[in-house]
Amino acid sequence: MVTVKKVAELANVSPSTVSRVINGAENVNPEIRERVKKVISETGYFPNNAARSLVNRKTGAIAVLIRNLHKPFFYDLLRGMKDAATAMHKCVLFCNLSDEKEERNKYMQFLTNGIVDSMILYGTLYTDWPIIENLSSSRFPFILIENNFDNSQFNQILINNFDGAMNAVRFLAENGHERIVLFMGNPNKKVNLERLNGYQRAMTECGFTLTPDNIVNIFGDSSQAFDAAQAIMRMPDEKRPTAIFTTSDKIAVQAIKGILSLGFRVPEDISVMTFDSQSHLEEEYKGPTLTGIKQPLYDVGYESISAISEIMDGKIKPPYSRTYETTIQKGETVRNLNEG
Amino acid sequence: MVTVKKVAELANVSPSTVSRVINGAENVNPEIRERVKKVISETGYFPNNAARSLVNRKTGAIAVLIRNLHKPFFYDLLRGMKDAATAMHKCVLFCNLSDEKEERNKYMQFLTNGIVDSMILYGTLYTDWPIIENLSSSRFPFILIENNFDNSQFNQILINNFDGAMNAVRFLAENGHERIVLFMGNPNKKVNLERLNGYQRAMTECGFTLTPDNIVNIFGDSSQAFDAAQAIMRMPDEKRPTAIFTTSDKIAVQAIKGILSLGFRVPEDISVMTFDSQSHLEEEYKGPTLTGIKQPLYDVGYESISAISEIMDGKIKPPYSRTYETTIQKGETVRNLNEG
DNA sequence: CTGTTAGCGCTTTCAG
DNA sequence: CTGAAAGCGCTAACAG
Repeated sequence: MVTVKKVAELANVSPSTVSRVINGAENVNPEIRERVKKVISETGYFPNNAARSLVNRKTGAIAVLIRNLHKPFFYDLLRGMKDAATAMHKCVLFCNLSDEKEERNKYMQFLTNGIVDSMILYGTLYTDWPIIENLSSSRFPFILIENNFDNSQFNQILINNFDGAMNAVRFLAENGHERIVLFMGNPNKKVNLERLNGYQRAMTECGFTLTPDNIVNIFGDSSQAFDAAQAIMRMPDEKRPTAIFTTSDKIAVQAIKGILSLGFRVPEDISVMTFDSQSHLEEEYKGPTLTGIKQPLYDVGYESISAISEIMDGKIKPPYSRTYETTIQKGETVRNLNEG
Repeated sequence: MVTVKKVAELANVSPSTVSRVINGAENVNPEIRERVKKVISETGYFPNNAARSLVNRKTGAIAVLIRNLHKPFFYDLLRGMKDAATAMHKCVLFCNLSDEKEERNKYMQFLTNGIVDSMILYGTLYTDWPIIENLSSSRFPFILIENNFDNSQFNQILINNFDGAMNAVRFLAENGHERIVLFMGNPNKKVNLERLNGYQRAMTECGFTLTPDNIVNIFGDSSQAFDAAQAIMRMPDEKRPTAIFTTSDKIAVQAIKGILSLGFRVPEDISVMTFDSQSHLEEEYKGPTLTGIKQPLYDVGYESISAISEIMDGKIKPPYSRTYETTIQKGETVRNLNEG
């Protein structure tokens, strides 16, 4: 293995000088600098990060921790992160975590001790609190994206789920819908609660009836949505909701499958509006293109990398917080009741 | 920061003893072991990987390098890798690379110098040769998945593209097809050449006509497939191929869109068979479910992690090579001409 | 079974 | 502008 020492010998200088050349220090005689550079390129020398990390206490690399990294949901997020990594000249290491506590700890301990010096965590759960607290108390820099906590001390990037959900209901209202039911996913995720709140607020604001029946819990398998949608279609016409708003694409897809399975059509017989509106769905789906609230995940991904870089460079001083607004993505699953 | 030294002080032992406890050495007095463990958990001490890596020359982590990691194509591959990582208790770091040489070098140099001690590279191109040679000459352990080289010295996992393509043609032949055209992607990828060869061999074997017209080059944008498919549909019935075999899902999807755009149907008017047959397509597609040759990407992903682990543990001695067979995945895009 | 010592490869004072 | 020396945190001989 080629080391500074060997390069130094070959160039007839001291290791310190080699180090200076590597790190682009000014105070080196140009002639010597060239001599050292020549030896470096001839020997193919490259500095050992472990040794560097040990003395500098930094590596310049960023870790991104995501549960189920492989899901198509992350398509845009990963693209954004990748583009930012290229732009900022950073090494970004993606880790695909499971829910298992032990495994999560393993990665945290590995990464935070000399491998990377900052971290991005997507979609933390309540159970991640010990990890977050640990990072925080050891002053390890990190950014949370869509986290479950409510702590302004953390660097975080959020999505305005509340307004997004409100806009969904308003959009449905504009299209003449009043009987709007919510298919709500896992309440242990803060994002779902926010979407629920937005839904409720907008329903009230629009003066629509809001009873417990308006909210259908899809807390377990998303296939519950299939059954729930069928149940709705079996209701008499005059009582049946005219629109279903779902907290995720997955639930929307299942609901639509349930509706179609009974011979009904979307949006002719009932409208469906989703939250997420991702370009890449996890399940096979050939129904009408979803209308829904779209999150700017490419931007969020890009911003997360560039923000953490700037925090590390001292250009941003923490706590950093930014909230992204959603947009309405028009597809084919919402019918305008005002027409015809 | 808590170090071995501090733990040693607090436990009234030497750093060596602490090190022994951490690394689970046998020769430590049980009483002292407990005392040290207690201090470790009280102080929240965790060993610094940079320092460890420096001494041990290994970290136990594995890097996975993939171009366009975000593509849904990698869904099953990543799942397999993740499951294997959990099973083998390894940290796996995924890197999303671009084609830019400089960026690729940056990652290589970062990773190979004290961060990970083995590597998996998916789908290397000819231009990656310097990188591979470098890894090889520095004796850095790595496995290639579907590489572009032909070197039995490398550890590698391959897919039997040749037989896969042959099986596709045979399957079409069994279904009564004789005029089968190939839509072939980028010839700079070895996998495509192998699929081409398999196609040619099987066509010859079946005694079917094989002229240059049988092979349509889709070397640029896959949208060329759209036009090419339209051109085929405009041919007179008696000359028109009865089936198109494509070297990728992307090409198949475009071809089918081209066919449908002219008002023709798949498979009634023409059959389409693909290679890849992934569960997750990158583009929106609502046509009939693809019939095609499926690669066992989950298994490949799982095996890559477990094989490199076993190589590192000395349980497998390199060069390691394994070829996976493909299967036929039946969808809706191939019509049986023997019926009716 | 335990402690002392040296050194992994690098950077960074501090002298010169 | 350059070199010598010390040390980052850890482990692996080697004594004891």
